[in-house]
Amino acid sequence: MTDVIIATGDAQPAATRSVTARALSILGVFSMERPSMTLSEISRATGLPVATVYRLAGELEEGRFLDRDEDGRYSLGLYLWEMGMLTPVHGRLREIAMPFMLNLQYTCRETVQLAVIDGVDAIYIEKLTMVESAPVQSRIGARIPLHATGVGKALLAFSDPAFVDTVLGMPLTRYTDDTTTSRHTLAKHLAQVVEDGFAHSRQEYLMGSTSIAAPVVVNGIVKASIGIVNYEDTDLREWAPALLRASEALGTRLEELRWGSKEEKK
Amino acid sequence: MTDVIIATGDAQPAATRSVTARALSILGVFSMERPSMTLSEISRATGLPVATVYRLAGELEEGRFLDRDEDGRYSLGLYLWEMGMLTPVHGRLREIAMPFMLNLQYTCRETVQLAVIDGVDAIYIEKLTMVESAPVQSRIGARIPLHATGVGKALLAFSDPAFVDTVLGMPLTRYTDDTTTSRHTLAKHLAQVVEDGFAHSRQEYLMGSTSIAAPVVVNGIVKASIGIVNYEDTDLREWAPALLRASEALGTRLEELRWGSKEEKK
DNA sequence: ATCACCTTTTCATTTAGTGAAAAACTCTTT
DNA sequence: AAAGAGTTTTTCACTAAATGAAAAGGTGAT
Repeated sequence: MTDVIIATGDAQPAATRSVTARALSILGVFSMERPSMTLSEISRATGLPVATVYRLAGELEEGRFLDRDEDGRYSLGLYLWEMGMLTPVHGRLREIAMPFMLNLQYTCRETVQLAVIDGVDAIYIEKLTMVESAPVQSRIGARIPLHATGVGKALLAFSDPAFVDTVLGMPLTRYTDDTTTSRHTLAKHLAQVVEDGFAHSRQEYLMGSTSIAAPVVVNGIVKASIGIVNYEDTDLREWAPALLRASEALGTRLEELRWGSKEEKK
Repeated sequence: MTDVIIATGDAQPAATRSVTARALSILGVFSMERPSMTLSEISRATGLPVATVYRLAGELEEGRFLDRDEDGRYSLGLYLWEMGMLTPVHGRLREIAMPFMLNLQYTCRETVQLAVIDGVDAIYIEKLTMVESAPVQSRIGARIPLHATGVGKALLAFSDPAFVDTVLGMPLTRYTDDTTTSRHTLAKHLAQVVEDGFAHSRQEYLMGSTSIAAPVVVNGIVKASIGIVNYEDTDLREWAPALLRASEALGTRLEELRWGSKEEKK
C-alpha cells in the first residue's frame, strides 16, 4: 500500500490534490509549443492517470474550455479566449490603448508594442505589426524579461524602488552578448532611462532587434509601456518624441477613465 | 451556447453536478457587464452555496484563473487571458491577419474588423480602430448576429447551404428598423453578396453604423470575414476593391500555411 | 447598540471522484 | 492475417475528498 503512495511521486511534480486543481492543471499544459495534445500526452504531461484525464478533459470539453478535433486531439477552446477578452488587461487597457498605438504606428510605420508587468516579467498585451516576421518571443501573451528589452526597461525604470531591488536581486539571465547582466550596470541604465524618459535597447534579448519604449504612467504609477521595435537594427530614436506623445496621451486618458480606481464597481 | 448568454443573469438552473462543472460555472458568470463580483454575488449568480463558492473560488484564485482585489472582489485572472492567447483563433488567425488588416486600415483609415463563426453567431476576433467610439456591441469577443451585420452576412453568404438553412430557419431578431427579418429577403440579400463578392450593411444592427465586409476563403471554405465599419453613416463601398484585396490575400496566406489542416501536429 | 449583510471556519455526512484493469480500437510490423 | 505497441474508452469496488448548514467573525449603516 505504501508503495502506491510513493509511486505517485514519479517524474512529474507531486499529484495535485483537489479535483479542481487537477482539472485546471490540464488546461495549464497547453503552450505555444504544444497548442494541441492527445489524451495520453496530457496524461504524461500532468502526471495524472489516463482515466482521470479522460473524465476531466471530457468535462472541460463539455464546458467549452477544451475543443476536440476529429483526430481526438484536444486544444484550448474558444470560450477560454472569450473569457480572456473580459479580463481587465484587455477591456480596460488594450481597448483604450488601441487608438494611441494605431496613431503611433501610422506615424513611424514600425511595429508598435504594449506591455505590462506581471510578477517579475513583462507580458506583451498588444502588438501592431505590418511585417509577418513574428519571432515567437514577441508574440502577444509572451513573457519577456524586464532587464533585457525596451518595454521591460521602461516598465522597470519607473517602478517603485522596492520592486526594482527585488528584480536587481535576481539572477539577470543572459540572452545575447549584449544583455546587461550586471546589476550595477543595469541600475545605471535605468537611471538613464528615467532621465531620458524612454528606454532604448539594442539586441539585448533578440539578435538584430532594436527598440525604444516609454512608460505609461497613471496617477504616478507605471501601468504599462509602449514600445517601437524592428528587426533591421536601425536606429529608432528619431521616433522618441512621437512615442512619448503617445504614451503620455494614453496615461492621461487612463487617468480620465480613473483606471484601476475603486470606481470600477458593480 | 445559449447557456452562456443566460448565465449573465441571476438564479441559475439546478445546481450542476460535478465539482469541475461547478468551478467552471463560477468563471462563466463574469461578463462585460459584470467584470468583477463579490463572493455572495457569485453565489447568487451560480446558485451555489456561499461556502462552496468560497472554496472553489479560492482554488481558482490559487490557480490564477481568478484575481482578488483588496476589497475582496473577484475578477477574471490574467492567466485566463494568457491561455486565450494560445487558442488557435488567436495564434493561427489573428496573428496572421494582422498585417493585412493594418494595411487595409492604413488605406481607408476606417475601423477594420475580423470575425469568425461560432455556433450560429459571429464573433469579433480583432478590431483596429482609431476612434474611441467602442459601442459595446462591437468589442472584441462580442457575439453578433449573422443576419444583421456586414461581417455576419459575408460569413453566412459563403457558408455551406445546410448551415445557411439552419440559420434562416431560426427567428431573425430585429435590432433596428432596417434589420432584415424575413428569411426570403435575407436569402436574396445573401445571393447578392455572393454575386458582389462582399456584403454591405446599413444600420441593420446598430443605428448610424455602416459596413462592408468580405469573406476570407481558405481552400474553398469561409474561415473568417474582414469588414470596414464606421459610425458616421458614410458610404464605404468605395473601399470594396481594397477590402477584397485584403481578404483574398489573407485567404491565400492561410492556404500557404495550410490553415486548419492536419499538418498542425506535435 | 442593533440590524443587515457579508466572509470565513468548522465538521459530521456521504456524494462524487478515483484509478487499476479489462475491453476496444488503431496503426504498424512481420 | 496475426501479433505487437500504442492508443482511447468503459467498468466498478473503494474511499478520499467535496459538501453545505450552521456558527463565528467582520464590516458598515442607522
